[in-house]
Amino acid sequence: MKDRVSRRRVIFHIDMNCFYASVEMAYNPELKGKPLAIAGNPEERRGIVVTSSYEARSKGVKTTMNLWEAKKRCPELIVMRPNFDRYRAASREIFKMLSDITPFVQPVSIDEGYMDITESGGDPIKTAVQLQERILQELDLPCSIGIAPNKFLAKMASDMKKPQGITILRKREISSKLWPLPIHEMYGVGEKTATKLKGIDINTIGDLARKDVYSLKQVLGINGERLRNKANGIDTSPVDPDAVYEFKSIGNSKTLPFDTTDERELHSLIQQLSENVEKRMKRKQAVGRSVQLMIRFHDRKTITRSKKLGDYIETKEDIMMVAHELLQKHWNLEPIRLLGITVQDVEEKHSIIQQLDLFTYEKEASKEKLYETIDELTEKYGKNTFVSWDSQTIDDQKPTTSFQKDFLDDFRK
DNA sequence: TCTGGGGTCCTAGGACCC
DNA sequence: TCTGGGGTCCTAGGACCC
Repeated sequence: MKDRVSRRRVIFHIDMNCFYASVEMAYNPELKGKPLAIAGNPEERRGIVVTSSYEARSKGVKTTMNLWEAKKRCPELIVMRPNFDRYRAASREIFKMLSDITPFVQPVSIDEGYMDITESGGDPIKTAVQLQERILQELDLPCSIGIAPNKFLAKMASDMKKPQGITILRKREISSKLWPLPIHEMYGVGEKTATKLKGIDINTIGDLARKDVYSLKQVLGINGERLRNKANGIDTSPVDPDAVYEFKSIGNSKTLPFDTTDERELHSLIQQLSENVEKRMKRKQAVGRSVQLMIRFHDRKTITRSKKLGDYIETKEDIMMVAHELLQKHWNLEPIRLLGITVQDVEEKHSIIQQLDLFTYEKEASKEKLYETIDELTEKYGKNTFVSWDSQTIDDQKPTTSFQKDFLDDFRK
């Protein structure tokens, strides 16, 4: 088992085809064969296409395309709002099927995941065919599977044949199957990187694979070397089944129907966002210790401002308080297009219970001293607990988190 | 009438400490 | 008088992906 990484591995990458659209078609077969788009807020002027069926794509409909543009290209387009509950349910069923084959399954998104079947025995191709058929038979959903010795190659392979494709990418096939592809099709190369690479005459993945490391580092930094390794088929990252539980942030953002400078509107949006974040944190049994506010202005210029707290928070009141503070401090009064609130440094509750217990204990113990200065408290509880407070006695402090509020209430009793 | 919303990872600079 | 270098934490922003 320890040798899973060092030994030659067999990795699958499963990629559901047009996932949201396919789920809708499975629910309502009358939609099959028709141009279908799933779009956020079809009623609002800022709705965009999230996913579309192949019929829609053939008419020029693309993901992230404006809804009005999509309809212009494909007037008979059927537009639906996303039904995330359906997609989550389908996703659960799919990953159950993957887990029937091996425990080494790493979900990367709702419709995509890796499997390490090195230890599973049997013929990988047969396994893939059976899995693909099972997903189609039982859920009426098409998928593509890439089979390769590592995650990167498996990912690239699953992209090569859609829908319902199975593609094997062996090490010795890299030069013939991978290298001819244009550089922007490489996983990990986006628009910016592609432009930079084209600037040094790299147009295919093969060009990247053969380029000297020195000039790549000059253009892309350390990432240049990493991408070059991948282009050469080198990727030792393991399939990590636990990665999905190690979430680090939970956020919610919303583009307003119209740009605004109305403070009341912004405040009610902050309230709504905080409620959503609280709800999702509760569902995940999570607490977090920093809050980030994202502001997108009328001209799409976007800033993020964050604040690290001294202790973990979980309620919408706490989230709102910090978000308001950040807005007040950093908004230049220009019209705002979008606000986003993200709680970061997230931990599962049970993982910090011990820390909290210790904390409560110290809090109790310190009640005896009623008139400590903030400096002394800071020393005891850590620098950030009272970070926004001035170095005075605690009598005239205003709390910004519920912890600070409790703390002050205790002290003032 | 352009361009949503959910994330992750990485980098770089400043503060602060030793 | 003028000044190194390492390490960590915090903040902001960029790039990428689905």
